Amino acid sequence: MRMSKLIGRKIKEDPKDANTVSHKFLIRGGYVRPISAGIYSLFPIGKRVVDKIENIIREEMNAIDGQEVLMPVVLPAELWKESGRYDSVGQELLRFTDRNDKDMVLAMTHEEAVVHLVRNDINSYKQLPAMVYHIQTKYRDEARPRAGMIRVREFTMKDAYSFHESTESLDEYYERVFEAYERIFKRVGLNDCLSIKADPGMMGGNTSHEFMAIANCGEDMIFVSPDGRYKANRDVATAAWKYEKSDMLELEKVHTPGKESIEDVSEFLGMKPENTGKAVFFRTIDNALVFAMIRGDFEVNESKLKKIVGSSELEYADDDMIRACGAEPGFASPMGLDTTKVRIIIDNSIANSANLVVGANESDYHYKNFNIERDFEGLEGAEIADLATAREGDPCPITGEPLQMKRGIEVGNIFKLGTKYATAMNCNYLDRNGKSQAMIMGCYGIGVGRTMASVVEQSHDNWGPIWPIAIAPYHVQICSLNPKKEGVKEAADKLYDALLALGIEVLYDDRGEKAGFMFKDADLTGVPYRVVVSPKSIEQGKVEFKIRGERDGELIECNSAPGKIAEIVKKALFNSKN
RNA sequence: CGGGGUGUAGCGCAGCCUGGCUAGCGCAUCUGGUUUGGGACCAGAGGGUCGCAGGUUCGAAUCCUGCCACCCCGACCA
Repeated sequence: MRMSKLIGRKIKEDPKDANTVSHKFLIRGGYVRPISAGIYSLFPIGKRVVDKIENIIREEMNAIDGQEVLMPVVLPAELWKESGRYDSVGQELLRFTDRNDKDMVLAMTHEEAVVHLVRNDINSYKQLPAMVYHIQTKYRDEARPRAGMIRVREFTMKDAYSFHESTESLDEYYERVFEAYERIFKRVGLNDCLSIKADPGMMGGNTSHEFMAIANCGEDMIFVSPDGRYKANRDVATAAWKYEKSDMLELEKVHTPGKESIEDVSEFLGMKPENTGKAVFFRTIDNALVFAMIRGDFEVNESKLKKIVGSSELEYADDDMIRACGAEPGFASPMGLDTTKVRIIIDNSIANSANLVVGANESDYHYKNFNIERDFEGLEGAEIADLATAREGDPCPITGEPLQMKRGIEVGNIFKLGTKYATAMNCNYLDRNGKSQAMIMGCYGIGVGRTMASVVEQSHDNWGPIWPIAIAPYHVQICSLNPKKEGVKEAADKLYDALLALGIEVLYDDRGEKAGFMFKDADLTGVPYRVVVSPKSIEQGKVEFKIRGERDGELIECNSAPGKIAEIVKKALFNSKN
């Protein structure tokens, strides 16, 4: 490609609203162009990067017996009503009507569509297991798109769906996908990518893993043990917290006027927050009241609690609701509550601690020396669970070493769905005994644009992206300095043609700009190898070869340059696959 | 959805407080010339519903009201 004709202008200044490296470089380098909040067009070099990522994904999906299909973006609402998600999913699902007033949706994911595709096509156990995938646009009406290509409304996603007779078959296949994902992210050049246990959330199912590209701009928080043996999303992360039981002291009511918060109470009584019990009241989606009790120094992990109470949403309960069960806001404890009006869930930290300060369910009073097994009569009816949010430095559940917190961009996730969709949507097959059975499903996604942005986050310098060869928009960039001087243009043209003939992808800067100008643009384009053709080197019958990100280049004879460079490129490409 | 901020040429911004003639600057673009190893220089040119609508006024980019869009923090995020 001749740069004089390339569409996608480079911009010298950072866009004012870009805060992340990938956002700045992808816009400045002429890879993408925003068209509305969270909606982007791709310029030619951005499109080339995306195509390469997609092709790597294709190769790896095909290698685990995936069959590529293509499902539509616009779907009839009736399909989503069948699965129940038309009503259960919030405003991220863009709903609209067509000219006949028929309800439609823009697909934000394709479980419904794939079930529709498969349920009439697979009807025998002989056809299982099977996996189909596609690479398609998704639309999610995000409340707040941000960070350039990291959180957008419209995006390209590879999603794959597998169908099985048995959970064993799903487990086995899930493992293969897991390994394929590790290969994909390695091949695209994400060198710091963690696969971690995650919360399946509203997707349903019981097992899921996320693939996290580690980057400071990531939205997810991940806890990792120093040796890497434990890694988990904050939503599910736990720790080997140690608690101490000591001799029970006598329960004592104390006057604590106006001391409602843990800080106030512990300071007022000269205690540490870990010697207190915190009461947090939530309202579920069904308007039920939940009382979570946890030690004062912990925070309730709402993801964990949601799972326990089976509610997709939790809100803080209002004071009237809290009082209705007999508790006093700011001074609450589980003692004496009306358990028909509130579901009580006790964190391990409370169950295993002694002599805590808790509320007295009476304004301006607390109890000292609360011991749950002695002082809470409803203990048998209550649930004890892990509700705590992990914190940096907490002991790793495997090794006991302090956990580290990292930020990650979720570039992929995989779920064991089970029969949630198959049952709801009659996706059945006949087993060996001629009996109809619901198919067991897995689903597996990768965000393509996010992957591109994540690579930039992990591989760049001050001047632009440093693309791994596997997804670089071009393999080689030729900069022709002073093309009007004798022999320069001719040599550059010749090199360009020769490299193309050898199957190398070449971006040829034939604009005749000043050297610095072209070098800056080349850095922004991030092509891994650069060849400078200039009067200086041509005099000696040589060109200069340089690796992006390295300081010095080497001089190569003009005649041998195409062959030598092609060899280097092909070797690098080969290595990137293995 | 709550809080904050910003909308002026393709990009980045000034002007607004204290209303006034033809709305400026840098980059980018076009023409001509001189340049050419890390974002050159000279001369000239084109490019604007000042986010939208209404209001106040002799007169509005500027003041007032409403709306919209975008960005940031939070909530949410299959």
